Amino acid sequence: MATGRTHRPATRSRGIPEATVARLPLYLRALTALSERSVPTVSSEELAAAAGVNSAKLRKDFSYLGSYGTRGVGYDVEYLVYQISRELGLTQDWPVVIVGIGNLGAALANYGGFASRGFRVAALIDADPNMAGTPVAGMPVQHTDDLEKIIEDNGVSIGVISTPAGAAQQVCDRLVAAGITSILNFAPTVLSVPDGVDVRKVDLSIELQILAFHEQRKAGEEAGAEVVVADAVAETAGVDVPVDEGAAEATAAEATAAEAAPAARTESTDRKGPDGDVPAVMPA
Amino acid sequence: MATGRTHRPATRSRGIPEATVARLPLYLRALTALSERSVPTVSSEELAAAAGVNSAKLRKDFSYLGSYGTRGVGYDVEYLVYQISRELGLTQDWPVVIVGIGNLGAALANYGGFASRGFRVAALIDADPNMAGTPVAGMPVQHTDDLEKIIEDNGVSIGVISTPAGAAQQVCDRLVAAGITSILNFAPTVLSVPDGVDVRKVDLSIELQILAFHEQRKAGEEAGAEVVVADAVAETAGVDVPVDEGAAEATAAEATAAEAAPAARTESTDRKGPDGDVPAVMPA
DNA sequence: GACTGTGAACGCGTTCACAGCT
DNA sequence: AGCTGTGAACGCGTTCACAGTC
Repeated sequence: MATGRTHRPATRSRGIPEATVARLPLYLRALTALSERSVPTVSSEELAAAAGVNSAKLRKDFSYLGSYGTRGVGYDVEYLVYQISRELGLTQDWPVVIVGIGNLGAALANYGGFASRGFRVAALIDADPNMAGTPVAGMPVQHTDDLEKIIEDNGVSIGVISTPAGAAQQVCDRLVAAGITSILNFAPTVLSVPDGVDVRKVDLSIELQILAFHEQRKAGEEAGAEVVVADAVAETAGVDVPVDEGAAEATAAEATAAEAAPAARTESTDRKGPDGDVPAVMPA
Repeated sequence: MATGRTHRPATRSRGIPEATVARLPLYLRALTALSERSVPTVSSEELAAAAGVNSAKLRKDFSYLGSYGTRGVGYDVEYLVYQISRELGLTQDWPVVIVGIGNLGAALANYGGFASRGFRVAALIDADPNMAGTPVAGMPVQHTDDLEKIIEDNGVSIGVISTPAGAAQQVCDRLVAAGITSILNFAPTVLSVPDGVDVRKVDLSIELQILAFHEQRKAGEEAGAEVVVADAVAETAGVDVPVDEGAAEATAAEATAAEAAPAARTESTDRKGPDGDVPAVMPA
């Protein structure tokens, strides 16, 4: 409390739930669109629809920021845009470095969304000496050797990692050592960082795999079938790692429990790890 | 339970919590790495460390799949790889279409992670007639006109949208009409889809904004006092400008829906401070 | 002795429903 | 009359801690 006025209104920072923080950017985007159409006010109902959430949740979220609405009327668009921007720290410009300028890194460098909303790509860094100097998105790629200097010179605190998985942890360590405290990781690896450093990850194959899970379930339900099938067969066969690439259909149908099958889980002999063939999933 | 052997421990499918499903790919990746190193078994502790979660959570997660471990020993790596793959539906190959071959779309097409773990890029689609035929990642780009036919011919049920925000909903509608039931959306927009269709979104700027929020908070704490700083400045500056317009170069295709709004300074009457304190942080 | 599987306690986030302003 | 702000109920997910098994 150095300052006399400690009031610090809005930012009951400490109290904003993580889930709410994650939705603020969504609200901000919807509000920005309204702002461009010069819409003066919105109700929680309308805004919620635009952001793809329900209105109760939105009101609750906003209540953590403060009382920014007017009962009987709604929220003032411009005012709310400002408040959320401030809460998110977008009233200042964040310099960002992108490490790993391959296909993805280059795409990120070119991504307009970066440049707009409060972020500025301060530097592109890659380990390939041949890339040094090559312009990507109108900016010369710099070599990893200068990573520390670049970060310091530009006062960068947010780093994006788009290197191959194998190099990610190493790059991460250097970024952290150089003072980076927030990392957006696109490499398919778990990064370990010291306390105080935030890491968010974006993983394409994970997202796809989650979709596949649900997709498979849909297929199974549709088929109406019970479950069992493939397993029963597998079991009597003595080995249960069939994956039978020939009959993919059958495989798709199983593994989906309609609502039936109560917890009839018993301890019958649960055969385990055969080693026969367990392909199916390609190695990385 | 028509079948004699009903035990089917695993697949109480209906019961697998969403949060658990989202972690299965993580476990799978860690397990695959172990498998490649020919490690035969792992304890929940070791595997949890490799996947970046705590062991209690991991054991709980696995318990939803069935009793696949051995007390006193741990889990059989190969067996678990198979079980999780099956649960995720990766024992079959999912054809995927990517719509919107700009920088990001091309990067995705080239992304190895797609091709490996159970997914196969069946087609690349773009609305630009000039791109038709152009090879990207060794595959000719096809025109949007043929979208429906492509999906049907290839039996595709998963679509990836990497178009600019403005085109996303339209593309989404066509994909859904064509039979797609799972969508991975990279466009910065909220997509609305009918029931039964799953959408997962990946949004770069949202991730960055979340990081910025925490980053800002760190800076504030570090400064000893609360956050104040930026506000004081904004206040004395008499500007309420949110997200000042950055160099929006919106390169090529992907671009965020909106650009920063030019501070339409609405003459705010008297805004109530958040927690009833302080006279707001608005332009006076 | 080692490690899994899981009921029970707990905490966070969402939803409900209504009191409180305008 | 309309819409926000929020206490209270609820449900999901995480963590604890220990009984059960090898």
